[in-house]
Amino acid sequence: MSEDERAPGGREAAVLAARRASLERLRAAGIEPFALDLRSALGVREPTPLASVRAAFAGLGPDVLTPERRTVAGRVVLARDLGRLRFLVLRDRTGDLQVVAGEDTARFGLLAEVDLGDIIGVTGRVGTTRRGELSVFAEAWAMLTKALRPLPEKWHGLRDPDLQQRRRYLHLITDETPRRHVLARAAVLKALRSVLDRQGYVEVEGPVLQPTAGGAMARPFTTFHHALGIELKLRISLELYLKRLLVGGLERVYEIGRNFRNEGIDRDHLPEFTMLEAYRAWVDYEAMMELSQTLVVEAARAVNGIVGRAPDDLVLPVRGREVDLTPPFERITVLGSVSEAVGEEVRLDRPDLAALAERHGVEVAPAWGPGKIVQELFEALVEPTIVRPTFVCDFPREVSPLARPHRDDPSLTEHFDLVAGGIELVTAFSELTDPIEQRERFELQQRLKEALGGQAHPLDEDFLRALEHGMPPAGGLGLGVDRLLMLLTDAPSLRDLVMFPAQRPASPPDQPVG
RNA sequence: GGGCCUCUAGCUCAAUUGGCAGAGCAACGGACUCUUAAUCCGCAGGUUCGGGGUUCGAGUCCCCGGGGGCCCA
Repeated sequence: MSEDERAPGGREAAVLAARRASLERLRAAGIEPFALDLRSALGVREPTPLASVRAAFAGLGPDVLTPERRTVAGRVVLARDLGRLRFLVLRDRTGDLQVVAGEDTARFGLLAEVDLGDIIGVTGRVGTTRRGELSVFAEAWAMLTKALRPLPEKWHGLRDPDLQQRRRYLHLITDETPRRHVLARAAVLKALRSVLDRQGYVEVEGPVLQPTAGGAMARPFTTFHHALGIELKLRISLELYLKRLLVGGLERVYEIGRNFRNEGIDRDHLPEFTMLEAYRAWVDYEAMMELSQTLVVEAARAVNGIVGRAPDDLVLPVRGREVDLTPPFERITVLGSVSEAVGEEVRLDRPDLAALAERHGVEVAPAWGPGKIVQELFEALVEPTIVRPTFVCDFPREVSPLARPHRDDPSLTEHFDLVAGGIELVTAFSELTDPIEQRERFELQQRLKEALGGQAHPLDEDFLRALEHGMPPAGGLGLGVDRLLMLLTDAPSLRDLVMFPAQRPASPPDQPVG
Protein backbone atom coordinates (compact mmCIF):
# COMPACT_ATOMS: atom_id res chain seq x y z
CA MET A 1 0.00 0.00 0.00
CA SER A 2 1.40 3.38 -0.86
CA GLU A 3 1.57 6.13 1.70
CA ASP A 4 -0.66 8.18 -0.55
CA GLU A 5 -3.58 5.93 0.26
CA ARG A 6 -3.44 7.15 3.83
CA ALA A 7 -6.57 8.97 4.82
CA PRO A 8 -5.54 12.42 3.65
CA GLY A 9 -4.87 15.05 6.27
CA GLY A 10 -7.18 17.98 5.75
CA ARG A 11 -4.61 20.46 4.54
CA GLU A 12 -2.76 18.21 2.15
CA ALA A 13 -6.01 17.19 0.53
CA ALA A 14 -6.94 20.84 0.08
CA VAL A 15 -3.58 21.65 -1.53
CA LEU A 16 -3.87 18.72 -3.92
CA ALA A 17 -7.44 19.66 -4.78
CA ALA A 18 -6.40 23.25 -5.50
CA ARG A 19 -3.72 22.04 -7.93
CA ARG A 20 -6.20 19.77 -9.69
CA ALA A 21 -8.66 22.62 -9.96
CA SER A 22 -6.00 24.84 -11.50
CA LEU A 23 -5.20 22.05 -13.96
CA GLU A 24 -8.84 21.90 -15.01
CA ARG A 25 -9.04 25.66 -15.45
CA LEU A 26 -5.99 25.54 -17.73
CA ARG A 27 -7.61 22.82 -19.81
CA ALA A 28 -10.83 24.81 -19.93
CA ALA A 29 -8.82 27.72 -21.30
CA GLY A 30 -7.46 25.49 -24.04
CA ILE A 31 -4.02 24.96 -22.52
CA GLU A 32 -2.58 21.47 -22.28
CA PRO A 33 -0.88 21.42 -18.86
CA PHE A 34 1.51 18.63 -19.87
CA ALA A 35 3.01 20.00 -23.07
CA LEU A 36 4.89 18.00 -25.64
CA ASP A 37 7.57 20.63 -26.05
CA LEU A 38 8.20 24.37 -26.32
CA ARG A 39 7.71 24.49 -30.06
CA SER A 40 3.98 24.75 -30.43
CA ALA A 41 3.56 27.51 -27.87
CA LEU A 42 6.84 29.38 -28.15
CA GLY A 43 8.20 28.27 -31.54
CA VAL A 44 11.55 27.21 -30.10
CA ARG A 45 12.97 23.72 -29.88
CA GLU A 46 15.02 24.12 -26.72
CA PRO A 47 15.30 26.91 -24.17
CA THR A 48 18.42 28.97 -23.56
CA PRO A 49 20.05 27.78 -20.33
CA LEU A 50 19.48 30.33 -17.58
CA ALA A 51 23.19 30.62 -16.81
CA SER A 52 23.87 31.42 -20.47
CA VAL A 53 21.45 34.34 -20.27
CA ARG A 54 23.21 35.50 -17.12
CA ALA A 55 26.62 35.21 -18.76
CA ALA A 56 25.56 36.96 -21.96
CA PHE A 57 24.01 39.94 -20.19
CA ALA A 58 26.30 40.30 -17.20
CA GLY A 59 27.05 43.88 -16.24
CA LEU A 60 23.84 45.44 -17.46
CA GLY A 61 22.89 48.51 -15.42
CA PRO A 62 19.47 48.86 -13.81
CA ASP A 63 16.26 49.57 -15.76
CA VAL A 64 17.54 48.46 -19.16
CA LEU A 65 15.45 46.70 -21.78
CA THR A 66 17.61 45.18 -24.53
CA PRO A 67 16.16 44.28 -27.93
CA GLU A 68 17.48 40.73 -27.46
CA ARG A 69 14.76 38.11 -27.26
CA ARG A 70 15.29 34.78 -25.48
CA THR A 71 13.20 31.76 -24.68
CA VAL A 72 13.90 30.22 -21.29
CA ALA A 73 12.30 27.42 -19.32
CA GLY A 74 12.45 25.98 -15.86
CA ARG A 75 10.69 25.22 -12.64
CA VAL A 76 9.01 28.11 -10.86
CA VAL A 77 10.67 28.26 -7.43
CA LEU A 78 9.50 31.70 -6.29
CA ALA A 79 6.56 33.84 -7.34
CA ARG A 80 5.67 37.39 -6.33
CA ASP A 81 2.32 38.70 -7.44
CA LEU A 82 1.88 42.49 -7.42
CA GLY A 83 -1.46 42.60 -9.14
CA ARG A 84 -0.76 43.92 -12.60
CA LEU A 85 2.90 42.90 -12.33
CA ARG A 86 4.20 39.47 -11.54
CA PHE A 87 7.72 38.18 -10.82
CA LEU A 88 8.62 34.53 -11.22
CA VAL A 89 11.98 32.91 -10.52
CA LEU A 90 12.78 30.00 -12.82
CA ARG A 91 15.33 27.31 -12.01
CA ASP A 92 16.98 25.02 -14.54
CA ARG A 93 20.04 22.77 -14.31
CA THR A 94 22.32 25.78 -14.69
CA GLY A 95 20.81 28.18 -12.17
CA ASP A 96 18.02 30.67 -11.49
CA LEU A 97 16.68 33.62 -13.46
CA GLN A 98 13.83 36.05 -12.90
CA VAL A 99 10.92 36.47 -15.27
CA VAL A 100 8.80 39.63 -15.21
CA ALA A 101 5.25 39.56 -16.54
CA GLY A 102 3.01 42.55 -16.96
CA GLU A 103 0.59 44.19 -19.34
CA ASP A 104 2.69 43.24 -22.39
CA THR A 105 2.47 39.58 -21.52
CA ALA A 106 0.07 37.46 -23.52
CA ARG A 107 -2.54 35.63 -21.44
CA PHE A 108 -1.42 37.55 -18.36
CA GLY A 109 -4.55 36.63 -16.45
CA LEU A 110 -3.88 32.92 -16.80
CA LEU A 111 -0.50 33.39 -15.09
CA ALA A 112 -2.55 33.23 -11.90
CA GLU A 113 -2.71 29.50 -12.62
CA VAL A 114 1.07 29.18 -12.35
CA ASP A 115 1.94 27.66 -8.99
CA LEU A 116 5.27 27.14 -7.28
CA GLY A 117 6.75 23.96 -8.70
CA ASP A 118 5.20 24.26 -12.17
CA ILE A 119 7.54 24.03 -15.15
CA ILE A 120 6.99 26.82 -17.65
CA GLY A 121 8.61 28.35 -20.70
CA VAL A 122 8.87 32.08 -21.35
CA THR A 123 9.82 34.16 -24.36
CA GLY A 124 10.68 37.81 -24.00
CA ARG A 125 13.28 40.51 -24.16
CA VAL A 126 16.19 40.43 -21.76
CA GLY A 127 16.63 43.38 -19.47
CA THR A 128 16.96 44.51 -15.92
CA THR A 129 14.42 45.77 -13.40
CA ARG A 130 14.68 49.13 -11.68
CA ARG A 131 16.45 47.33 -8.87
CA GLY A 132 18.93 45.89 -11.39
CA GLU A 133 17.78 42.25 -11.38
CA LEU A 134 18.47 40.56 -14.72
CA SER A 135 15.14 39.32 -16.06
CA VAL A 136 13.31 38.09 -19.09
CA PHE A 137 10.34 40.41 -19.71
CA ALA A 138 7.69 37.95 -20.78
CA GLU A 139 5.85 38.42 -24.04
CA ALA A 140 4.62 34.85 -24.31
CA TRP A 141 4.65 31.97 -21.89
CA ALA A 142 3.69 28.31 -21.91
CA MET A 143 2.71 25.88 -19.23
CA LEU A 144 5.01 22.91 -19.87
CA THR A 145 4.28 20.71 -16.87
CA LYS A 146 1.77 21.40 -14.13
CA ALA A 147 2.93 20.28 -10.68
CA LEU A 148 0.16 18.57 -8.74
CA ARG A 149 2.05 18.62 -5.46
CA PRO A 150 3.63 21.56 -3.62
CA LEU A 151 7.36 22.14 -3.20
CA PRO A 152 8.99 21.99 0.24
CA GLU A 153 9.37 25.19 2.23
CA LYS A 154 10.96 27.76 -0.06
CA TRP A 155 13.55 29.02 2.39
CA HIS A 156 14.59 25.98 4.44
CA GLY A 157 13.96 23.32 1.82
CA LEU A 158 13.93 19.69 2.93
CA ARG A 159 15.84 19.39 6.19
CA ASP A 160 14.68 15.99 7.35
CA PRO A 161 17.48 13.58 6.31
CA ASP A 162 14.94 10.80 5.92
CA LEU A 163 12.90 12.80 3.41
CA GLN A 164 16.05 14.02 1.67
CA GLN A 165 16.81 10.41 0.82
CA ARG A 166 13.30 9.15 0.22
CA ARG A 167 12.32 12.05 -2.02
CA ARG A 168 15.67 12.86 -3.52
CA TYR A 169 13.96 14.65 -6.42
CA LEU A 170 12.72 17.28 -3.98
CA HIS A 171 16.10 17.48 -2.32
CA LEU A 172 17.66 18.09 -5.74
CA ILE A 173 15.16 20.85 -6.59
CA THR A 174 15.65 22.73 -3.35
CA ASP A 175 19.33 22.18 -2.45
CA GLU A 176 22.40 22.41 -4.63
CA THR A 177 24.47 19.98 -2.54
CA PRO A 178 23.10 16.73 -3.97
CA ARG A 179 23.42 18.15 -7.48
CA ARG A 180 27.10 18.84 -6.84
CA HIS A 181 27.51 15.30 -5.61
CA VAL A 182 26.01 13.91 -8.80
CA LEU A 183 28.30 16.06 -10.91
CA ALA A 184 31.32 15.14 -8.77
CA ARG A 185 30.65 11.43 -9.26
CA ALA A 186 30.37 11.83 -13.01
CA ALA A 187 33.58 13.85 -13.12
CA VAL A 188 35.48 11.32 -11.03
CA LEU A 189 34.34 8.37 -13.14
CA LYS A 190 35.39 10.22 -16.26
CA ALA A 191 38.80 11.12 -14.80
CA LEU A 192 39.48 7.55 -13.67
CA ARG A 193 38.58 6.16 -17.09
CA SER A 194 40.65 8.81 -18.79
CA VAL A 195 43.81 7.91 -16.83
CA LEU A 196 43.39 4.19 -17.43
CA ASP A 197 42.45 4.52 -21.08
CA ARG A 198 45.50 6.70 -21.67
CA GLN A 199 47.68 3.98 -20.16
CA GLY A 200 46.28 1.32 -22.45
CA TYR A 201 43.98 -0.46 -20.04
CA VAL A 202 40.89 -2.06 -21.54
CA GLU A 203 37.58 -1.51 -19.79
CA VAL A 204 35.68 -4.75 -19.31
CA GLU A 205 32.50 -5.94 -17.64
CA GLY A 206 32.50 -9.04 -15.50
CA PRO A 207 29.47 -10.93 -14.26
CA VAL A 208 27.42 -9.47 -11.44
CA LEU A 209 25.61 -12.77 -10.88
CA GLN A 210 28.12 -15.39 -9.82
CA PRO A 211 27.85 -19.00 -8.65
CA THR A 212 30.40 -18.29 -5.89
CA ALA A 213 31.08 -14.75 -4.79
CA GLY A 214 34.83 -14.50 -4.25
CA GLY A 215 37.65 -12.01 -4.00
CA ALA A 216 36.75 -10.67 -0.57
CA MET A 217 35.42 -11.68 2.82
CA ALA A 218 31.81 -10.53 2.95
CA ARG A 219 28.35 -11.97 3.12
CA PRO A 220 26.82 -11.91 -0.35
CA PHE A 221 23.27 -11.33 -1.47
CA THR A 222 21.71 -14.48 -2.84
CA THR A 223 19.17 -14.87 -5.59
CA PHE A 224 17.80 -17.65 -7.73
CA HIS A 225 17.90 -18.11 -11.47
CA HIS A 226 14.80 -20.02 -12.47
CA ALA A 227 15.76 -21.06 -15.99
CA LEU A 228 19.16 -22.35 -14.87
CA GLY A 229 17.68 -23.73 -11.67
CA ILE A 230 20.63 -22.53 -9.57
CA GLU A 231 21.30 -20.16 -6.73
CA LEU A 232 23.43 -17.19 -7.70
CA LYS A 233 25.26 -14.60 -5.64
CA LEU A 234 25.69 -10.92 -6.36
CA ARG A 235 29.39 -10.20 -6.63
CA ILE A 236 31.27 -8.89 -3.63
CA SER A 237 34.37 -7.94 -5.62
CA LEU A 238 35.56 -7.72 -9.22
CA GLU A 239 38.87 -9.45 -8.69
CA LEU A 240 38.60 -13.08 -9.68
CA TYR A 241 37.05 -12.51 -13.11
CA LEU A 242 39.51 -9.76 -14.00
CA LYS A 243 42.34 -12.13 -13.17
CA ARG A 244 40.81 -14.73 -15.49
CA LEU A 245 41.18 -12.11 -18.20
CA LEU A 246 44.88 -11.72 -17.31
CA VAL A 247 45.20 -15.48 -17.75
CA GLY A 248 43.49 -14.98 -21.09
CA GLY A 249 46.20 -12.55 -22.14
CA LEU A 250 44.50 -9.17 -21.90
CA GLU A 251 47.43 -7.80 -19.82
CA ARG A 252 45.85 -4.46 -18.88
CA VAL A 253 42.23 -4.51 -17.80
CA TYR A 254 39.94 -2.57 -15.53
CA GLU A 255 36.35 -2.58 -14.48
CA ILE A 256 34.26 0.05 -12.78
CA GLY A 257 31.16 -1.47 -11.31
CA ARG A 258 28.86 -2.11 -8.45
CA ASN A 259 29.68 -4.57 -5.69
CA PHE A 260 27.14 -5.83 -3.19
CA ARG A 261 27.73 -6.79 0.41
CA ASN A 262 24.95 -7.98 2.64
CA GLU A 263 26.23 -6.28 5.76
CA GLY A 264 25.68 -3.28 8.00
CA ILE A 265 25.03 0.24 6.79
CA ASP A 266 26.85 3.24 8.22
CA ARG A 267 28.70 6.36 7.17
CA ASP A 268 31.43 4.33 5.44
CA HIS A 269 29.47 1.27 4.28
CA LEU A 270 26.63 0.78 1.84
CA PRO A 271 25.11 -2.49 0.63
CA GLU A 272 25.97 -1.53 -2.94
CA PHE A 273 29.01 0.53 -3.79
CA THR A 274 31.15 1.32 -6.79
CA MET A 275 34.62 -0.17 -7.16
CA LEU A 276 37.35 0.37 -9.66
CA GLU A 277 39.67 -2.58 -10.07
CA ALA A 278 42.64 -2.48 -12.45
CA TYR A 279 45.19 -5.16 -13.28
CA ARG A 280 48.40 -4.83 -15.23
CA ALA A 281 50.74 -7.61 -16.28
CA TRP A 282 54.52 -7.48 -15.82
CA VAL A 283 54.49 -4.98 -12.94
CA ASP A 284 54.38 -5.19 -9.15
CA TYR A 285 52.73 -3.16 -6.41
CA GLU A 286 55.21 -0.32 -6.84
CA ALA A 287 53.60 0.39 -10.19
CA MET A 288 50.19 0.30 -8.49
CA MET A 289 51.37 2.99 -6.08
CA GLU A 290 52.18 5.21 -9.01
CA LEU A 291 48.85 4.45 -10.62
CA SER A 292 46.95 5.09 -7.37
CA GLN A 293 48.62 8.44 -7.00
CA THR A 294 47.74 9.45 -10.55
CA LEU A 295 44.13 8.31 -10.19
CA VAL A 296 43.58 10.16 -6.93
CA VAL A 297 45.20 13.38 -8.10
CA GLU A 298 43.36 13.41 -11.43
CA ALA A 299 40.06 12.70 -9.70
CA ALA A 300 40.72 15.56 -7.29
CA ARG A 301 41.42 17.96 -10.13
CA ALA A 302 38.24 16.86 -11.88
CA VAL A 303 36.15 17.62 -8.79
CA ASN A 304 37.77 20.95 -7.95
CA GLY A 305 35.71 23.02 -10.37
CA ILE A 306 32.48 21.47 -9.14
CA VAL A 307 33.05 22.18 -5.46
CA GLY A 308 34.46 25.65 -6.05
CA ARG A 309 38.18 25.02 -5.60
CA ALA A 310 40.96 26.31 -7.85
CA PRO A 311 41.68 23.82 -10.67
CA ASP A 312 45.05 22.69 -9.30
CA ASP A 313 44.29 22.97 -5.61
CA LEU A 314 45.25 19.69 -3.95
CA VAL A 315 44.73 20.74 -0.34
CA LEU A 316 41.25 19.61 0.67
CA PRO A 317 39.21 20.10 3.81
CA VAL A 318 38.21 16.66 5.13
CA ARG A 319 36.26 16.26 8.36
CA GLY A 320 37.68 19.41 9.85
CA ARG A 321 41.27 18.74 8.83
CA GLU A 322 43.35 19.60 5.79
CA VAL A 323 44.48 16.81 3.50
CA ASP A 324 47.25 17.61 1.05
CA LEU A 325 47.13 15.32 -1.98
CA THR A 326 50.33 16.66 -3.52
CA PRO A 327 52.49 13.73 -4.64
CA PRO A 328 54.55 11.85 -3.77
CA PHE A 329 52.40 10.19 -1.12
CA GLU A 330 54.07 8.97 2.06
CA ARG A 331 54.98 5.36 2.69
CA ILE A 332 54.92 3.43 5.90
CA THR A 333 54.80 -0.27 6.77
CA VAL A 334 52.16 -2.01 8.83
CA LEU A 335 54.64 -3.45 11.34
CA GLY A 336 56.67 -0.25 11.50
CA SER A 337 53.68 2.00 12.14
CA VAL A 338 52.14 -0.34 14.70
CA SER A 339 55.48 -0.59 16.49
CA GLU A 340 55.63 3.18 16.64
CA ALA A 341 52.07 3.41 17.88
CA VAL A 342 52.59 0.98 20.77
CA GLY A 343 56.08 2.22 21.57
CA GLU A 344 57.86 -1.12 21.21
CA GLU A 345 58.86 -3.39 18.39
CA VAL A 346 55.99 -5.47 17.05
CA ARG A 347 56.86 -8.63 15.17
CA LEU A 348 54.64 -11.41 13.93
CA ASP A 349 56.67 -13.95 15.95
CA ARG A 350 56.22 -12.20 19.28
CA PRO A 351 54.55 -14.74 21.57
CA ASP A 352 52.78 -12.04 23.61
CA LEU A 353 50.99 -10.36 20.69
CA ALA A 354 47.51 -11.04 22.03
CA ALA A 355 48.38 -9.58 25.43
CA LEU A 356 49.96 -6.57 23.75
CA ALA A 357 46.82 -5.98 21.73
CA GLU A 358 44.59 -6.24 24.79
CA ARG A 359 46.80 -3.73 26.56
CA HIS A 360 46.04 -1.31 23.75
CA GLY A 361 42.33 -1.84 23.86
CA VAL A 362 42.03 -4.34 21.01
CA GLU A 363 39.95 -7.36 21.88
CA VAL A 364 41.44 -10.55 20.47
CA ALA A 365 39.39 -13.56 19.35
CA PRO A 366 41.03 -16.90 20.13
CA ALA A 367 41.03 -17.96 16.47
CA TRP A 368 43.09 -14.98 15.38
CA GLY A 369 46.65 -15.59 14.31
CA PRO A 370 49.42 -13.02 14.74
CA GLY A 371 48.73 -11.46 11.33
CA LYS A 372 45.11 -10.75 12.15
CA ILE A 373 46.05 -9.29 15.53
CA VAL A 374 48.57 -6.97 13.89
CA GLN A 375 46.03 -5.90 11.30
CA GLU A 376 43.50 -5.11 14.01
CA LEU A 377 46.12 -3.13 15.92
CA PHE A 378 46.85 -1.19 12.77
CA GLU A 379 43.19 -0.40 12.11
CA ALA A 380 42.59 0.63 15.71
CA LEU A 381 45.74 2.61 16.47
CA VAL A 382 47.21 3.83 13.20
CA GLU A 383 44.65 4.09 10.40
CA PRO A 384 42.38 6.72 11.99
CA THR A 385 45.39 8.96 12.60
CA ILE A 386 46.55 9.01 8.98
CA VAL A 387 45.72 12.36 7.43
CA ARG A 388 48.16 12.80 4.57
CA PRO A 389 47.72 10.26 1.77
CA THR A 390 49.88 7.33 2.80
CA PHE A 391 50.75 3.98 1.33
CA VAL A 392 50.58 1.46 4.14
CA CYS A 393 52.73 -1.43 2.98
CA ASP A 394 53.33 -5.10 3.61
CA PHE A 395 50.34 -6.64 5.33
CA PRO A 396 50.72 -10.02 7.06
CA ARG A 397 50.23 -13.00 4.79
CA GLU A 398 47.44 -14.32 6.98
CA VAL A 399 45.11 -11.42 6.20
CA SER A 400 45.90 -11.02 2.52
CA PRO A 401 44.93 -14.19 0.69
CA LEU A 402 45.30 -12.87 -2.85
CA ALA A 403 48.63 -11.08 -2.58
CA ARG A 404 52.06 -12.47 -3.40
CA PRO A 405 54.47 -13.17 -0.51
CA HIS A 406 56.86 -10.31 0.10
CA ARG A 407 60.15 -10.68 -1.76
CA ASP A 408 62.13 -9.86 1.45
CA ASP A 409 59.95 -11.49 4.12
CA PRO A 410 57.60 -14.36 3.25
CA SER A 411 55.55 -13.83 6.42
CA LEU A 412 54.33 -10.61 4.78
CA THR A 413 52.76 -9.84 1.43
CA GLU A 414 53.34 -7.21 -1.21
CA HIS A 415 50.06 -5.54 -0.32
CA PHE A 416 49.47 -1.87 0.36
CA ASP A 417 46.46 0.18 1.34
CA LEU A 418 46.27 3.84 0.45
CA VAL A 419 44.75 5.80 3.33
CA ALA A 420 44.01 9.55 3.39
CA GLY A 421 42.04 11.64 5.83
CA GLY A 422 41.38 8.45 7.82
CA ILE A 423 39.60 6.97 4.78
CA GLU A 424 40.79 3.73 3.16
CA LEU A 425 40.86 4.47 -0.57
CA VAL A 426 42.85 1.75 -2.31
CA THR A 427 43.95 -1.82 -1.73
CA ALA A 428 46.61 -3.17 -4.07
CA PHE A 429 48.96 -6.13 -4.45
CA SER A 430 51.68 -7.72 -6.34
CA GLU A 431 49.26 -10.45 -7.32
CA LEU A 432 49.65 -14.03 -6.19
CA THR A 433 50.14 -16.19 -9.29
CA ASP A 434 51.05 -19.53 -7.70
CA PRO A 435 47.89 -21.69 -7.95
CA ILE A 436 49.05 -24.19 -5.35
CA GLU A 437 49.68 -21.52 -2.76
CA GLN A 438 46.45 -19.76 -3.77
CA ARG A 439 44.47 -22.87 -2.95
CA GLU A 440 46.19 -23.18 0.43
CA ARG A 441 45.46 -19.55 1.23
CA PHE A 442 41.79 -19.93 0.35
CA GLU A 443 41.57 -23.03 2.51
CA LEU A 444 43.22 -21.18 5.38
CA GLN A 445 40.64 -18.40 5.03
CA GLN A 446 37.85 -20.93 5.13
CA ARG A 447 39.19 -22.51 8.30
CA LEU A 448 39.57 -19.10 9.90
CA LYS A 449 36.04 -18.13 8.93
CA GLU A 450 34.62 -21.35 10.35
CA ALA A 451 36.65 -20.99 13.53
CA LEU A 452 35.04 -17.58 14.00
CA GLY A 453 31.61 -19.12 13.62
CA GLY A 454 31.00 -17.82 10.12
CA GLN A 455 29.87 -19.71 7.08
CA ALA A 456 32.73 -20.19 4.63
CA HIS A 457 32.03 -19.84 0.94
CA PRO A 458 32.97 -22.69 -1.36
CA LEU A 459 36.20 -22.21 -3.30
CA ASP A 460 35.99 -20.74 -6.77
CA GLU A 461 37.41 -23.84 -8.43
CA ASP A 462 37.27 -22.36 -11.90
CA PHE A 463 39.41 -19.43 -10.78
CA LEU A 464 42.01 -21.84 -9.38
CA ARG A 465 41.87 -23.79 -12.62
CA ALA A 466 42.51 -20.58 -14.56
CA LEU A 467 45.55 -19.85 -12.38
CA GLU A 468 46.85 -23.33 -13.11
CA HIS A 469 46.95 -22.36 -16.76
CA GLY A 470 49.23 -19.52 -15.79
CA MET A 471 48.66 -15.86 -14.95
CA PRO A 472 51.49 -13.51 -15.83
CA PRO A 473 53.14 -11.60 -13.00
CA ALA A 474 50.93 -8.61 -12.37
CA GLY A 475 50.05 -5.75 -10.11
CA GLY A 476 46.44 -4.91 -9.32
CA LEU A 477 44.47 -2.39 -7.35
CA GLY A 478 40.96 -1.79 -6.10
CA LEU A 479 39.74 1.75 -5.49
CA GLY A 480 36.53 2.58 -3.64
CA VAL A 481 34.91 5.21 -5.83
CA ASP A 482 32.32 6.29 -3.25
CA ARG A 483 34.99 6.69 -0.60
CA LEU A 484 37.18 8.68 -2.95
CA LEU A 485 34.18 10.94 -3.53
CA MET A 486 33.68 11.28 0.20
CA LEU A 487 37.29 12.46 0.51
CA LEU A 488 37.05 14.86 -2.43
CA THR A 489 33.69 16.42 -1.50
CA ASP A 490 33.98 16.21 2.30
CA ALA A 491 30.49 14.67 2.37
CA PRO A 492 29.71 13.44 5.88
CA SER A 493 28.33 10.08 4.75
CA LEU A 494 28.40 7.75 1.75
CA ARG A 495 24.61 8.04 1.71
CA ASP A 496 25.00 11.65 0.58
CA LEU A 497 26.92 10.54 -2.49
CA VAL A 498 24.40 7.95 -3.63
CA MET A 499 21.13 9.46 -4.80
CA PHE A 500 18.97 6.50 -3.80
CA PRO A 501 20.64 4.61 -0.95
CA ALA A 502 18.97 1.46 0.34
CA GLN A 503 16.35 2.25 2.97
CA ARG A 504 13.62 0.50 4.77
CA PRO A 505 10.21 1.30 3.33
CA ALA A 506 8.56 4.22 5.06
CA SER A 507 6.40 2.96 7.90
CA PRO A 508 3.03 2.08 6.37
CA PRO A 509 -0.03 3.67 7.95
CA ASP A 510 -2.00 0.58 8.84
CA GLN A 511 0.74 -1.84 9.64
CA PRO A 512 -0.42 -4.48 12.09
CA VAL A 513 1.48 -4.24 15.34
CA GLY A 514 3.70 -7.15 16.40
C1' G B 1 23.43 -6.52 17.30
C1' G B 2 24.04 -2.54 21.58
C1' G B 3 23.72 2.67 23.45
C1' C B 4 22.08 7.69 22.78
C1' C B 5 19.03 11.22 20.12
C1' U B 6 14.79 12.14 17.09
C1' C B 7 9.55 11.87 14.77
C1' U B 8 3.93 17.73 16.13
C1' A B 9 -0.13 20.94 9.75
C1' G B 10 2.17 19.57 2.70
C1' C B 11 7.34 21.89 4.39
C1' U B 12 10.44 24.48 8.48
C1' C B 13 9.75 24.71 13.57
C1' A B 14 7.22 26.18 18.78
C1' A B 15 4.26 24.32 22.93
C1' U B 16 6.73 26.35 30.79
C1' U B 17 5.92 21.42 36.12
C1' G B 18 1.48 16.72 32.93
C1' G B 19 -3.32 21.68 32.19
C1' C B 20 -7.40 24.87 25.85
C1' A B 21 -1.90 21.99 20.16
C1' G B 22 0.65 27.28 18.01
C1' A B 23 3.68 30.25 14.33
C1' G B 24 6.11 31.04 9.53
C1' C B 25 6.12 29.27 4.52
C1' A B 26 2.83 26.85 1.02
C1' A B 27 -2.71 26.83 0.09
C1' C B 28 -7.46 29.54 -0.14
C1' G B 29 -10.21 34.83 -0.58
C1' G B 30 -8.76 39.94 -1.29
C1' A B 31 -5.29 44.69 -2.17
C1' C B 32 -1.00 46.34 -4.78
C1' U B 33 2.88 48.29 -11.92
C1' C B 34 9.69 46.99 -9.71
C1' U B 35 9.44 42.56 -6.21
C1' U B 36 14.12 39.85 -4.27
C1' A B 37 12.26 34.49 1.46
C1' A B 38 7.90 40.87 -1.59
C1' U B 39 4.40 43.33 1.67
C1' C B 40 -0.56 44.07 3.79
C1' C B 41 -5.76 42.33 5.21
C1' G B 42 -8.75 37.97 5.81
C1' C B 43 -9.58 32.63 6.13
C1' A B 44 -8.72 27.68 6.79
C1' G B 45 -5.80 23.57 7.98
C1' G B 46 -3.90 18.27 13.33
C1' U B 47 -4.60 10.05 13.75
C1' U B 48 1.25 15.13 17.82
C1' C B 49 4.77 7.94 13.82
C1' G B 50 1.39 3.35 15.48
C1' G B 51 -0.55 0.51 19.73
C1' G B 52 -1.17 0.01 24.94
C1' G B 53 -0.70 1.97 30.05
C1' U B 54 -0.50 5.62 34.32
C1' U B 55 -3.53 10.02 35.40
C1' C B 56 -9.20 14.06 36.81
C1' G B 57 -6.21 15.37 32.48
C1' A B 58 -0.70 12.91 28.10
C1' G B 59 2.53 16.05 22.37
C1' U B 60 4.92 15.85 27.31
C1' C B 61 5.57 10.23 31.90
C1' C B 62 5.93 4.45 31.35
C1' C B 63 5.79 -0.17 28.11
C1' C B 64 5.70 -2.53 23.11
C1' G B 65 6.36 -1.67 17.95
C1' G B 66 7.87 1.44 13.37
C1' G B 67 10.97 5.29 10.45
C1' G B 68 15.38 8.29 10.60
C1' G B 69 20.21 10.17 12.62
C1' C B 70 24.76 9.69 15.49
C1' C B 71 28.16 6.56 18.16
C1' C B 72 29.91 1.64 19.25
C1' A B 73 30.42 -3.72 17.68
